[in-house]
Amino acid sequence: MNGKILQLRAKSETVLVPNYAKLDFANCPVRDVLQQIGGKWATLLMTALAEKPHRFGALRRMVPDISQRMLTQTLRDLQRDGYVDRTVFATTPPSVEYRLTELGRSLYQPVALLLDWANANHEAVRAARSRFDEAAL
Amino acid sequence: MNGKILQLRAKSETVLVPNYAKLDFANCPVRDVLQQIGGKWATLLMTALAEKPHRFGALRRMVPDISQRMLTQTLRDLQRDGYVDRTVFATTPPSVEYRLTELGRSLYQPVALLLDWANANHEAVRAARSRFDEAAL
DNA sequence: CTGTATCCACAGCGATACTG
DNA sequence: CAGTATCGCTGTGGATACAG
Repeated sequence: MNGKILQLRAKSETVLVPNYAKLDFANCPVRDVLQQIGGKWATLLMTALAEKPHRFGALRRMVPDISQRMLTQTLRDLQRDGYVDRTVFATTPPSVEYRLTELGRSLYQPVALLLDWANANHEAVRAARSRFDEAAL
Repeated sequence: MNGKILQLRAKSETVLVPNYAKLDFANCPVRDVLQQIGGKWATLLMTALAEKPHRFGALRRMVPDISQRMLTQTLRDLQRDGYVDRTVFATTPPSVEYRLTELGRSLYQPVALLLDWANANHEAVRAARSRFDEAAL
């Protein structure tokens, strides 16, 4: 149990060093994953791709409120981490298909559970917030 | 399947409105949860508290590289969302105990699965990144 | 159709100092 | 011991314009 904590937090040695934040991030692989999940679009795109592969434009239509910039960037990040495969078809006009890799599909399993939890319990969270904010008066 | 997507993304009506970002966040409960997970300290503190309740100072020692400010703030956020209970003991000096609520414990289940995944697969992610960055030359 | 490049606003987080 | 207040940096994400 303690081991899990140690893996999540920064290395203890670096605590002695001033301005250690940048160094630590490189040493915490768990954050690499959580960072994506916490990002605004990553889980959403993974959900879309979990259904079936999609093209750039299709994803754009499925998530109409994402900017082109963030769609490209998020897909790049997912590809970089090995969650998504990008295939270019040299047609005219060119088309690009994105699909979940094996790694991506395996990551999506626990992620989906989390999404289910969020959907099931957001009412409770809302209520807790209201109570807290009420009491803070 | 489509329903899940719709719940995750912002409401479609607001797409028509300029500068709709702020409005949407209030309408997307799933993000409320993911936001915390993606935060730098929330999952770490939940992991610590999943073991057993702890006092402020104990948490500070368990996570030596967290600032006082972020420890307080993260605990407040967790408390606000109903994941954590805060109990003040009117001793001298005063002590405060934090413990996971039922809701917090239920959230921690899927979160723990995600952490396990991250621990198990961060090597693969690292490798994928290296390959990607290599190819980008 | 599928991107890149640039600029900018805001929120998250850290450092530091102060308080009941 | 357990916070609060203030400041400043940095990273994330949005708007817009341009390109192969």
